[in-house]
Amino acid sequence: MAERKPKIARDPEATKLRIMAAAKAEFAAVGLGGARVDVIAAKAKVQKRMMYHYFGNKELLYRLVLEQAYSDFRKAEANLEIEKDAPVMALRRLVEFTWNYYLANPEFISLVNTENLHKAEFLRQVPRLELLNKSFVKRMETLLARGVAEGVFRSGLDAVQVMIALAGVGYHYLTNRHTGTIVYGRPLMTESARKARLAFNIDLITRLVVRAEVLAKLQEAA
Amino acid sequence: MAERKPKIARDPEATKLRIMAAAKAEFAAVGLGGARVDVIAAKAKVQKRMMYHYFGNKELLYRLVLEQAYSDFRKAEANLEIEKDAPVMALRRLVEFTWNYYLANPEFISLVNTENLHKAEFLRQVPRLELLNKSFVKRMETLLARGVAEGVFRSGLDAVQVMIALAGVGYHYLTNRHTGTIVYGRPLMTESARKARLAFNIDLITRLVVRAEVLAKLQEAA
DNA sequence: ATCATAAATAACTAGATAGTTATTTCAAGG
DNA sequence: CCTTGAAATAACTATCTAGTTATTTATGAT
Repeated sequence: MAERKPKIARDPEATKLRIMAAAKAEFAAVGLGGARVDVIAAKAKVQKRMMYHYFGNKELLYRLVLEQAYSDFRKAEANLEIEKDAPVMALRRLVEFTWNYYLANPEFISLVNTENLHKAEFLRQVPRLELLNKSFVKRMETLLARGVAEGVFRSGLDAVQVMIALAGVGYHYLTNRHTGTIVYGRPLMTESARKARLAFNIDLITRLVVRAEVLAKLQEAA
Repeated sequence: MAERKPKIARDPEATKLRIMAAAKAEFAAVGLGGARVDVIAAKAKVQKRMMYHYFGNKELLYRLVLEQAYSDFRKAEANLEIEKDAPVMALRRLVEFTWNYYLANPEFISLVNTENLHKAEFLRQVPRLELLNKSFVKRMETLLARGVAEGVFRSGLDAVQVMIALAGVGYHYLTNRHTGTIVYGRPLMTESARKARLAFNIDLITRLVVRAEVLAKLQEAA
């Protein structure tokens, strides 16, 4: 693997990366339908022809950007070692992680929205995706079971429903932040508003999962 | 107001309505950037020129469609008479209403998503919107206060946070139904899946708002 | 009836846009 | 070196698309 640093003239890897980064920004900013190939090329400081050379066409580029975004998210999530935490703390950290990831990566949310507008026709073409995600359902199942065994979580909860709720309370707030600010007539994205929402979401998910008796004790402690 | 039924040749009101309906469908299906004026005209069975005649341009038409969608939603919500219900039941009916409305009006969700992609620049131009929405915050505040007074809701809850959570748990599930089906590897939109999710969401919001002690009694009763 | 006005039709245009063709430049292996 | 294949550039095109111009047709008030 050629490992020389001072490459400037020709650098296919760097070119591909620049195109991917520009495309991610553009697709996230204006959607697949709104994205312009010329704008992507200009942002990437690359001849438009190179996009076609490396990626084929606009839709294939989009698909790759989407795939990358999902993979990045799951990779980051995998780094969270919640197995050592007490169940309540593990749950809390999952809510925090999800919230912070969305906050730090608004393009991810936007790409997911775009993909749903297109009825997931591109994500459907991505191979090996289910496998990647199945393990996260398993992880939540394990966490829930652990909490039940320790007597802190209620039993009978559906891991997928909990995961969707956990993601949803953050996702919805952030994806609709612009209309939300207008509709509710107050700022939703100031630091204090964000802090308040994260605390609210942690409370919400905790109440969903933790047994009522344990909840009372948690409140005393806090 | 000319009130004759057998109008066929010229009917400006009907023409406008057809254009609005077609535009709503098109904007919801492919977003503002993806929508084509020619497609809207064809769907509405109207000369494209009429769209410009009645609405000015594509963006003004979009703005009107968006405004209409919000107004329809709030009108439907206003018809819900929750004031007579016991607080827990009122809350439950709000969750059910929101869920059912989103389910029956997927275009509404899609339009809200589109609008957020555009950072709410069009909704911001809609006059009288805040007023319309402020009353719903008030309504939730009243409900929460009533629940607290009756000893069933916990105190100190922020009405806006509760409203956003209530909307969010339904919204996120439905707007991401296509990617969700793939990511979680199971159908999310079958009748049984929808029923299960609604029940889950009712439970979630109830647990958020109702006092732990009261919760235990509710479960005994059920 | 008829006339002013609004509704509707048809054909057009300027600019944008995804994708192509044709050509040049570089870098590395023999 | 020099040849070969990939990287990069430049210019082009067919098609699409929002918005227009020009014209005809129906309607309702006088």
